[in-house]
Amino acid sequence: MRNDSRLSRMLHVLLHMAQHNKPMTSEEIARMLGTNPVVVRRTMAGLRDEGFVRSEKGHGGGWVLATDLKEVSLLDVHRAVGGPRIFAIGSERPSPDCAVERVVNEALGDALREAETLLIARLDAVNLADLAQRFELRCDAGP
Amino acid sequence: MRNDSRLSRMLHVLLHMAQHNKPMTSEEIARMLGTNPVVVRRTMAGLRDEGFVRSEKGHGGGWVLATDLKEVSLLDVHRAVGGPRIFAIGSERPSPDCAVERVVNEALGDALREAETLLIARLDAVNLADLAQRFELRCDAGP
DNA sequence: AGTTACGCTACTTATTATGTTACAAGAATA
DNA sequence: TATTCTTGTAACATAATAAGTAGCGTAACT
Repeated sequence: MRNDSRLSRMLHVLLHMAQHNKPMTSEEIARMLGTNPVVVRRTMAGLRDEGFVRSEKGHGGGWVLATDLKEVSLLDVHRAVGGPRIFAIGSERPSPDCAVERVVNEALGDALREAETLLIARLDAVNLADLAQRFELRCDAGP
Repeated sequence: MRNDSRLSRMLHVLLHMAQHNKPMTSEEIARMLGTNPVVVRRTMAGLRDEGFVRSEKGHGGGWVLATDLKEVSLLDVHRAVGGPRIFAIGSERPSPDCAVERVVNEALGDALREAETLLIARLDAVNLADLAQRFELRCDAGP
């Protein structure tokens, strides 16, 4: 399967929404992401459930931010889109009968757990306002 | 898709091979892993190409270790089985036209890269002899 | 009423490790 | 030499899951 790009996509969308003072329709967002409005609604539903965005039906409806960018970390978004599994490698059998296998899985599990802990900490340390600021700096500095 | 379990499986097999002073057939190994001999041959082919094991055809044939356990790190095995992709999340578009998207992907890429670097370092720091020793200690200590 | 837009269900597609079948070829044994 | 055991490999099937698609319902604005 391809990589899960929900986190990346939603971060992208949320930053654009912050610069866009009107509701954005799923249609617009889908065009931006190169995908389909249904995929957008499906993925954004998680953000809505967490209160990060609101959706309005009808004329002039669409998606709007419901939180300050400072209040939302990358980790929050990761979790809001389902907190999908992070690693593509690992063991399928957590506590096998074979003692050798248990030793292997523990060693591997430890290494993966450490890496996951670091990643989570990094995602937790950055919020959407940080990213917006990086974007501003980038623009001021030119290409 | 399920997690890629090739690394975990091959570590399991290599440790068993070290305790088994005769060649192990793909059939035996497959039974051990709960899979199929063809899957075993396919996966072990990478280890053979790296010189970690040898395979012999015919009567009394099978797979034997070709290296001292101390010489093989978990990272070596990871790479020998194809060095599959580590993360299940991330962006599909490395350098998009949209500057916002680039900022997002860089931030996310940085976090993932850090986690990957840590994982690689951990895998590099442990070799098969270390795992074999942990197994021995476990057995001596009882359950 | 009509149009716009989200909400949701059900189905299809794409990708990739894994599983399976079939057959070729090499090596030991009788 | 014939038989049997075992690897090597190609080709195809399966499973899991994110993503893509179609259709219809429902709410809101004009």
